[in-house]
Amino acid sequence: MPLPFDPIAEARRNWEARGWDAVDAMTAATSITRAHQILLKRIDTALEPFGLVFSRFEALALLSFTRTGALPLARIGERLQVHPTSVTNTIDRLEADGLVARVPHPTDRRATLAEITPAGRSLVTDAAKALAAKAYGLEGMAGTHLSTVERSLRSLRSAAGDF
Amino acid sequence: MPLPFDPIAEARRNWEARGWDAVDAMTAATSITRAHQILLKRIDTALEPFGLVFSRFEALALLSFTRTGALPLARIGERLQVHPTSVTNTIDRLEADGLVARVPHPTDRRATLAEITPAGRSLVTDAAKALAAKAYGLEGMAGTHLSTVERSLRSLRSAAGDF
DNA sequence: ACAGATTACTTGGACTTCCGACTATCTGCC
DNA sequence: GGCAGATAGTCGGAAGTCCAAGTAATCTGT
Repeated sequence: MPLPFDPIAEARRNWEARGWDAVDAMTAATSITRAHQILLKRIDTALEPFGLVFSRFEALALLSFTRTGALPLARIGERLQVHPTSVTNTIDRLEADGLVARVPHPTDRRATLAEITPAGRSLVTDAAKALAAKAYGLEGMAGTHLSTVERSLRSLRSAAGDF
Repeated sequence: MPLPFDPIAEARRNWEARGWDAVDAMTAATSITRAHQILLKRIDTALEPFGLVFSRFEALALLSFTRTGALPLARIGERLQVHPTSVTNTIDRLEADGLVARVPHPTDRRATLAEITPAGRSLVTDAAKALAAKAYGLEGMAGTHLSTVERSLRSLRSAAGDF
């Protein structure tokens, strides 16, 4: 049941009435937070029939793109921008489902490779189709807004040291 | 240590090479996810000296805006767009810190009001200042991008039934 | 050659969020 | 009146994320 008003616009009015600063940043930050929440739920719903969640799907997709289908866990964490612990957890689950296998690194005995299995490859292809059919959770957003958002957020990611 | 390339641009190339659909939506969704992650960490870091996290700060701010300084938990959940159990958890913590108090609803015996205390009021004011000084975690984003993002995401929130 | 710094991964713990289920209370309608 | 259905809040459990710390292996500089 929708509210009879936009809660973020309402927050903006309150902030301004109080004379609090950085109102534009506040509304942008709140919008991003809420958008993320909507997105994550929709994406996970679309992936649920495949037994995946977004983070596992992303890892699987990344592996499927590599030439050998394998990557050290640390490299996965870098590319997906998540904590090493989260990678361990993600790969644990994928491995339990037979979608990836842990393989020792050929030359560096510290490292472990995650290698996508044929089952993983097949599943990630189907899941990507299902996700695309749901517009990656962004149904309801005009096409022009998609690229606008990406462009606007790029400066934030860059400033955060992502690349 | 930054990557030598933008991981999202790289993902886009891979998606396109595979002929997967909805590439713009994928990059937008990934950007939002990553932006949220950056944001949340920065905001929580700024709030850490106050013993708050973003969700608790939001609840406190909301209460401080009301005429009586009190709101039923269900109303808080609606406005902040979070699950009832999350509200319970948030208020539990705020109450343990003496920032809000649970008060029985005057006419509806099912409902409980969360009422902000003087300590809560004082803390939220200071915390808002600290957050504004850090641009709500959005330092590095051009001012024009702030409103662009908010505007672009509004259609998503609206389509999701927020308002 | 080798001690110290760095890197790779895992474990254990704290936190937050959601869902399902449950109790208590209110509301609408016959 | 009184019962069915909706609403308010809480509890227990599952999942995901991060941090701190620990083990193992590799790299670096003298």
